[in-house]
Amino acid sequence: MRIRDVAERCEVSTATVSNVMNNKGRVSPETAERVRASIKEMGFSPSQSARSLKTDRTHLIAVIVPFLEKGKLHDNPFYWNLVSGVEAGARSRKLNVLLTGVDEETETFSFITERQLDGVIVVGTHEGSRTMEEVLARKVPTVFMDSFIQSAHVSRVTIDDEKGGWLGAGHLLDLGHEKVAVVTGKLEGNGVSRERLRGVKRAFMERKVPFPDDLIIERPVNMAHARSLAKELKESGATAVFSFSDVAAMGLLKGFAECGVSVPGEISIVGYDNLFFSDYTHPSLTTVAQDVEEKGQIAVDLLFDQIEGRPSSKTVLDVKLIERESTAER
Amino acid sequence: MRIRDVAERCEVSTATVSNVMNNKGRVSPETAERVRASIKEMGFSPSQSARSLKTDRTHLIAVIVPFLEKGKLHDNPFYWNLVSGVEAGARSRKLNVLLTGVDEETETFSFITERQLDGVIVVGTHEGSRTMEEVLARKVPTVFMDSFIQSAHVSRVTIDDEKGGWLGAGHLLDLGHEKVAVVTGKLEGNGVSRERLRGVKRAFMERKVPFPDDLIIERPVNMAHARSLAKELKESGATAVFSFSDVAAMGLLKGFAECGVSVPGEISIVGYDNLFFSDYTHPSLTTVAQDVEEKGQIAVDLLFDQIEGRPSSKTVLDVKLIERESTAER
DNA sequence: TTTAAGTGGTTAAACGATTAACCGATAACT
DNA sequence: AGTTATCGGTTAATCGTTTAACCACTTAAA
Repeated sequence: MRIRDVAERCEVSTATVSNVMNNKGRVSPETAERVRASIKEMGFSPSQSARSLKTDRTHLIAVIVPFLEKGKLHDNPFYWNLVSGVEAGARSRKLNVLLTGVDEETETFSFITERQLDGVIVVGTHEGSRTMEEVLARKVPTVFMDSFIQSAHVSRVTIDDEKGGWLGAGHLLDLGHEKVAVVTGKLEGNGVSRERLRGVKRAFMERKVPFPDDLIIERPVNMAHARSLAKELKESGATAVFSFSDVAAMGLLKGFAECGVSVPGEISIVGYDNLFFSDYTHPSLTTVAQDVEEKGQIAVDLLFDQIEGRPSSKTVLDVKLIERESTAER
Repeated sequence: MRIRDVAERCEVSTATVSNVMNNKGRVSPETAERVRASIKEMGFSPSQSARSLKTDRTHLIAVIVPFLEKGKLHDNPFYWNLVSGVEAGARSRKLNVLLTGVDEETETFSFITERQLDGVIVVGTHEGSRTMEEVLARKVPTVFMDSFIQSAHVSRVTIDDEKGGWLGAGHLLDLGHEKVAVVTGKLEGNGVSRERLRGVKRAFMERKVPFPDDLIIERPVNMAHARSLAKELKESGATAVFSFSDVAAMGLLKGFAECGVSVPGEISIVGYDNLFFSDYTHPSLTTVAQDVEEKGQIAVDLLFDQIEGRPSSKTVLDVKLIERESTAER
């Protein structure tokens, strides 16, 4: 069914029907009503393809999520929340969301230009990555989330990671822990972790406690890695662990339980993200919390500003510490 | 940049360029090569809008996920895995995925026709829901996942839920538990749970153990609900719980820990889904496992069959029981 | 020698919207 | 009376592809 069918039925021109649908041009209230009625009765809905072809707007944005392993979307629940927030933000702006996983190394990004996306939101990448270069090369409005970017002209939304690191470490220090192991994940190219670590060091500095550099665990850690890492940490002399993700923290919890280390009795743990399960682990996780859904919303706001040609600003969201059961005095 | 620009540069017609891109029609190897080279050099990529307009194919499918609460995608990690599987399947079929959350009651489904989607995958709904009616009314290829549908002509992919129920209950019965509470979630309209329950009852029947009807917990349960439910169950006389979702099971674990009930010492728990955290809870969860990602893949396969006009069949995937620490002999 | 088939293209008409430019009829000002 | 706005539309070009129909030329078959 085409706009012409509606036009014929109402005995007006297609232009008028178009004007009614878009509240543009001049059309008398009566005609408008007649047209609207017909549209409803006929169940007509205009072709977005034809529309986009003419207007150069698709009302389509993509959220690009890196793969964890071959062909599989990053299964950290953290990402799901992020995406959920983006979806909600997009919905309120009448945008649709294309969900695309990419393999950072091999993927093709042609869909951006082919689909003439109004914009893209990239999560979890970093300066110099192929993903970032390919996306920016397409010169389409872009917002980066949870990515480490230095370049000033790139728009992004981040949380105050330095503060997060400072809060977590400060909490442990205040409890009397000085030998704090920090599970950062891969640091190279990952500025998010780098920022957090900076905050951690500041907390140590402010309290004039020497920072135990040898206790930084820089390897990438998922749940399984963290589980086996626990055995290592047991021997390390650390009395507390600050894990830069709750997922890893949960793995640690399991690992410690398995080798008979009591948390928080012998070792305290602070996590990061406050995921949906963080209050349900045993013991529940003290963690640095961020509002992931809000983050997604804001990303869309920023993207929308760019799409509409408005100047957009970098947005930094606050974090807070949630104290639960996994930390205790030394 | 248009196809015409490429055509002019190569001194051929647009038709030829189009033919080269689609490997159609007759074009000499040399010309084809010349065209391909130009396309690459110029960085040309064809407009999907224009293409769709002419061909009536968008290579776009939607996965429709119900909202958990207002404006927020269902945050069960289960859904994320499902969607991840769909994304992977779509990728291998050169389809893009539109992610859309819907509020079962109020949402508009016009995007299906407006975007002329090639097909949609609906998760987590049931026969008679507004979502199902609205989607089917649009007469677009559709596959339902994790939805309870009786109608024969509707294509869907499910797991063998009856068997899952039978496996879980059988396991508990074999351990000597007879007073088994079953946390089903809302049963009304939810055939998935209904099927599982049927399996549970069969297990009891086969062993000639009377099924304790009064221990069915039919309320909808998320993690928080389950946590408080634990207190209730403590008083119920049940020696085991079969929870139809690992998320709820995790809540129960926390709840039991809080009111001093040892698992599996005093109460055994069997979950369902085998989510990414199920091996990391304390104790780890015995659970009925399904391959959620494979499920997503198969959904796309089924959808693709429909799109291409091939007959498609209902697919039922197998489940298996994974024994971990949360169950023990009575 | 005529006819048929194959080769490597080209031409031009769609697809279904949007929108600038135009148009006739009143109404309102000088 | 003559000019100018305003109102409520219409006409037709356009967006960037695909594709059926056509064409000129060569080769093969009858």
